[in-house]
Amino acid sequence: MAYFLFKTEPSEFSFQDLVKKGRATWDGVTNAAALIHLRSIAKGDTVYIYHTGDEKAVVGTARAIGGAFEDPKKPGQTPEGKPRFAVVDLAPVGPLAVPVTLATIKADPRFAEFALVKQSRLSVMPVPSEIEDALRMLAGLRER
DNA sequence: GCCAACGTTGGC
DNA sequence: GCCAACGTTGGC
Repeated sequence: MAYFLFKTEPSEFSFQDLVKKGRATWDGVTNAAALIHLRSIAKGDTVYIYHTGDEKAVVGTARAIGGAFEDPKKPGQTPEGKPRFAVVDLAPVGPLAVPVTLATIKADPRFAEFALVKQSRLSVMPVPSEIEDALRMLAGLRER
């Protein structure tokens, strides 16, 4: 079971919106590096949701209902004829007991190699298990 | 194929 | 509002 982090601008689509809807297709990812990560998501994987903008914090978790699949609304193709855009269906799991702010993450050496701080503008990234341990601890989550 | 110009993200 | 850190585009 793998872990990921998705960034979202809450004024466009927030974690609370996901909770309200019960499930959502996560689309709109166009960045090549982010798409590579998105395509690696499998059914049952956990996704941490991070709010950009004023909040700048990890606020909740979700689960991948299935694996990544081709975006039915944007059937673009690469020059090699492969699907260009991918999406994934998410269901909310729950809010973090304690939102983990970017400031906290930046101040904690356990996150020094985390893509959230190392790679600017990346909107979908894997969360290595050691980093996930630290994140889950700070978030006050008991189980995986 | 190089790279300058431009666009976007997202923190500050 | 600014701008750093990218990614993308297009002229050559």
